[in-house]
Amino acid sequence: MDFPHHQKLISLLAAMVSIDDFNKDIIVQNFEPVSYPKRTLLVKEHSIARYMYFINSGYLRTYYFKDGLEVTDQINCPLGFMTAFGSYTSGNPSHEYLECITDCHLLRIRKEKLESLFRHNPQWAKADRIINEHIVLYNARRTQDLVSKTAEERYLQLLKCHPDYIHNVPLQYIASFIGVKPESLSRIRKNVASLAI
Amino acid sequence: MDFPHHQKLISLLAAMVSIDDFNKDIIVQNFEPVSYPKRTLLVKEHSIARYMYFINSGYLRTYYFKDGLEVTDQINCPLGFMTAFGSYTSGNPSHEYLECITDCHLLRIRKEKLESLFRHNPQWAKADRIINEHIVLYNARRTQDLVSKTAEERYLQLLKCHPDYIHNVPLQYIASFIGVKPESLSRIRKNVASLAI
DNA sequence: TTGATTTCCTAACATAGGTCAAGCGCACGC
DNA sequence: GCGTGCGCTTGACCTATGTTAGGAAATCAA
Repeated sequence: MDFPHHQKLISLLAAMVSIDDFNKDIIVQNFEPVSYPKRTLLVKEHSIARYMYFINSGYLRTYYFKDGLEVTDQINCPLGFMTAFGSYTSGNPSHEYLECITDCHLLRIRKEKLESLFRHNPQWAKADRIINEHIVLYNARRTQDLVSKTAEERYLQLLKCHPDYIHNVPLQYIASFIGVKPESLSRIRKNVASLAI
Repeated sequence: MDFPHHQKLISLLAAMVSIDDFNKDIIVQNFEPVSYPKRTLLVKEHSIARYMYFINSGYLRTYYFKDGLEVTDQINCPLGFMTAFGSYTSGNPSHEYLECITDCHLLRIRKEKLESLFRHNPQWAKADRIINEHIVLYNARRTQDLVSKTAEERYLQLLKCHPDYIHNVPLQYIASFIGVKPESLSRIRKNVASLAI
């Protein structure tokens, strides 16, 4: 039996915990395939993030405004889970936007449904803890990098982990994500290119 | 009935989920009171963090070495949970040290025990999720601050949230934690003092 | 107390990254 | 097709932070 929209999610979860057919049904029944064009805002400032999204294809980001300027806070790509985490987790109105950078094919599930899965099914509870641990470790590493690496080191590391971002994510978002201005990223890229020759 | 060493932890958890007498016993039976003098290393590089600590009194930090220099990565204070999170979560050898900054009175519990509580008791599972969410939100905020605030803003914010750090945590650790060199923190402090006059 | 060590501050200089202003090139709508 | 705007780059200059060196002040051991 084939579930084209859900296959990637099933494979990902199967790699974390053993997923039997019963649970495949749960995934297909609860995760709704949705598609959005580039630039769509899935969460707006002051609204509440009610869905968790799984990325089948496309690129998403969250951003907020600081002194009238956009700050890109998270960037995510296929096989990742994405939402406006601050609002989703707390249930409070979001101070950031969740936006499709490119056209996106996603699966979405309402927070209450997902939490109910986590609460009532031990396999899902295990997956929840694994996903949360990944998030914690990822954020810890990002913090360490911001504290102790130069902007150039952070750019090169992003390139290494996500070479696809270069062709799919505008440089100004990447600049903001690694914590520098677009002009500085330009200079860094120029410098990196000259070193590579 | 009084459990002097465990009272703070019981109160904290009671604020998250309802704790009945059965669970108080679980806390008393599973969390072991321990005390260490200043400078004690609870986790060393290359060893594995097997315990989660709850801080009854005292200050702890984690640090690692980058280019031969200490980088203070986390600082924590009473009523917080602390460990070398990277190693504890992954089970891999730690790349950082967990150190008592001051004399400390702690409660400790082995990872397997704590996870077993989380797995087998719905109230503990709820507490686990709440604690994890706090960690995620805290780290997200720290990342945002590192990206979009100046060192002075980060220092003032730390002062506001943790005025007690000034008297209990050496400035060099605070400097490292907010991502600047000690000399820069000195300048910032001088500047802040002159503004306050 | 005294000497030794660590912590903190200061100052002069160096550099990464920010700011401002301008220009290029490409995509998109008219 | 042709502006027009947006994304990206560049250059000149500025500022915050790093670096290096040294000295004052606090802390600790004997």
